Amino acid sequence: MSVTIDDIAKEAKVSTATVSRVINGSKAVSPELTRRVLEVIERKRFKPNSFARGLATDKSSIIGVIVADISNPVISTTIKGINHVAQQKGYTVLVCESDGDGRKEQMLLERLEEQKASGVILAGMNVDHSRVEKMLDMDFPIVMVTQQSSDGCITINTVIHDNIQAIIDAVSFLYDNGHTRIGFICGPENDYSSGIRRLEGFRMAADSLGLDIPSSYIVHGDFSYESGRECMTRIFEENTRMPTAVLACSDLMAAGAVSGAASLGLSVPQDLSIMGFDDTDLARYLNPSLSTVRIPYFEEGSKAAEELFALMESGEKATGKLVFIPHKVIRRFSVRNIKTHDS
Amino acid sequence: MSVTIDDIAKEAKVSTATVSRVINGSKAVSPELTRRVLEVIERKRFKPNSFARGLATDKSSIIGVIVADISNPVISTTIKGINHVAQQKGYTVLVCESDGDGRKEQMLLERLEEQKASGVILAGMNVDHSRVEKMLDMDFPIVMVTQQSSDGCITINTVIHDNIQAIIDAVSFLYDNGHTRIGFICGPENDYSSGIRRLEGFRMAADSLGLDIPSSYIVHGDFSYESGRECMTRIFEENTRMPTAVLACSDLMAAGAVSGAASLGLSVPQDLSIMGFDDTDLARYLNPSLSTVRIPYFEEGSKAAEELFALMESGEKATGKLVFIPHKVIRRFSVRNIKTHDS
DNA sequence: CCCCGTCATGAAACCGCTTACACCGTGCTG
DNA sequence: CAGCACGGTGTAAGCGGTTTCATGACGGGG
Repeated sequence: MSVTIDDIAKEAKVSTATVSRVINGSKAVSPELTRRVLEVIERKRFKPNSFARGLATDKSSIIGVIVADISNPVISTTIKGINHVAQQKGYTVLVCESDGDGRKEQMLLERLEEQKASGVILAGMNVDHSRVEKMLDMDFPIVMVTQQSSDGCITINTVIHDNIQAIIDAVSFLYDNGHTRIGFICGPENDYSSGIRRLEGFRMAADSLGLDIPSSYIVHGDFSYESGRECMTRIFEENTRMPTAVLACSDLMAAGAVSGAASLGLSVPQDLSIMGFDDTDLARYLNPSLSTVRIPYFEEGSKAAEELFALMESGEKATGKLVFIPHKVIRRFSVRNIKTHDS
Repeated sequence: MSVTIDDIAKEAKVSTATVSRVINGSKAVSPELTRRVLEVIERKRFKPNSFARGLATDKSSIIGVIVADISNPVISTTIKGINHVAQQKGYTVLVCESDGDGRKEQMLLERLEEQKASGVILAGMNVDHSRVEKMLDMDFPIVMVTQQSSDGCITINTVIHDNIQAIIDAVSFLYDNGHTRIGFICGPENDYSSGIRRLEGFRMAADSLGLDIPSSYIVHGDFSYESGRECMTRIFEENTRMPTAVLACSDLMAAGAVSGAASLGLSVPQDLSIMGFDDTDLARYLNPSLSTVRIPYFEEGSKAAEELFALMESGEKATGKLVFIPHKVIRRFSVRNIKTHDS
């Protein structure tokens, strides 16, 4: 069918071993032969058969990425980051969607094992401890990104932003703009990973700034636009004294909150300030544009890939390393300064 | 290392050929042996090595998808559709990003050839005729989705929506709502595929409805939010008599147009109606929510995958088949009916 | 009763590449 | 000058499946 290493060897009058060595640079070959072989390879457009190579080396140039939902902008940005460095290294990225289904996720891991993936990145996946244990049995190193294992005990290498500090910074930003009554729309209650940390950050910030936050100011959404709307309504209904600002745990929920506020007759930011999280494109598209916390997901993705390659090279499955990517508060128009201005 | 077909054969006291036959159901095996083999496979958790299999059959269970930008919601939705049917068929999807760079795209195609992909889908890629020719030389069948080859002459199988009719329907919708002065924000001038068709649809609709559209009503954007804003400004500056409605070729540009209109002191839909295209989530998130044309990208993706599998099974590289997926006009709040209402 | 076709099975070749090992020539050391 | 280390090269043995082909058992028709 297509041109093989034997064809090249014959044409260049050398052995297949030499051709292989030239391709992989695995051992010294004389300049003369190298030149001859390369010339023939070029001329015949030889591409080594990746199956044969994989069979012989038991390694592929594939790294797998498992995500819950590929059309989530946070995730797709992360994937772009991963892709970026993988492509540079000559690796191909296999993106698999689990739809958040644990069984499917297990299936995908097994399939990646069959494909002899050289490494796997779990992007934005909620994974608990018992799962982590099993994963370390896989043939490849794994790193998590954008979400960390739910229990504190770190075994899998992880690249993530500092959820606690990010929320503290967001609350401080609101506080600096004169807000002391601050509502919080967090993630689902069963999100034991980033959700619990962000809530912790919120509590810490409230404490250290001396804010008095009634429990009815804190509500749980599920990261969707619709839940953002609902949460806004709930805050409105359950409080006679409304917060002056609401911090949501994602831009999408913040968008829902803005819309919910509008339905309640509140306009943003005149009557209510709203702040998002992530700094997805949506934050810029909305009117008013969202103040938010920028999480550099592209960088998280590329850093995760780099960590994975480091593991692959060292041959270790996991070192427990934890890398934080710095975030940044972004000021836009959904938050009003109520300290200096007139009401 | 891991358990091989030989282990199974030995344990079940049969030959490797028999095990292989059981796995693939390629030839009759007695019930007795089948049972024994399956039992051992199950017990030892045997997974055939995909390299060895690929090497022997010269086929992989991978299909490739090449896209320009994975975080474009239109594209990621299409990918989800592809994934859906591929997963059912036991295939894995390799998503590759070309960043719209033709050279990179060529590289990716070659890499997919190396990986012996069984088929490839080009999602939303702008491809001209000379490229198409070369692609048909590849080892695998190719289908295009969401975008068709730029010249009329169809060779590659394609799954797409009817761009001409979709725009005609959108214009008709605006017309039915009393609009006769309609602006059009189209794609880049060098988009010879969907762009040219949409413009054609716009002209056809204008003609058949007897609308008088000055050329300054038609401007070219690049599908970005920012270009939507600019286009809006341009329409405003170049016309003393403004259109009453503007149709944009993507929700994103429509969002930019809304924002641009706001900057010009025009509020939507009171002073100006704006209509989008695609029906991405963004259309619902905006305020006012966008009237738009829903293109079922998930369905396009899954249909494209089905077409690809059909080609793979028939063994043909291309049949020139063209499949249209029906669209639908969605009414929301960015378009006002100026026929029945007061001014 | 014999011949032949059919079916189930196993032995072994093969897919294309990597790599352990053998081999050879060269230059250096003792 | 013998012996040895070493760099460059080729031979061939895998890697783990699939598949061709040979073999043997069995059943039915003449």
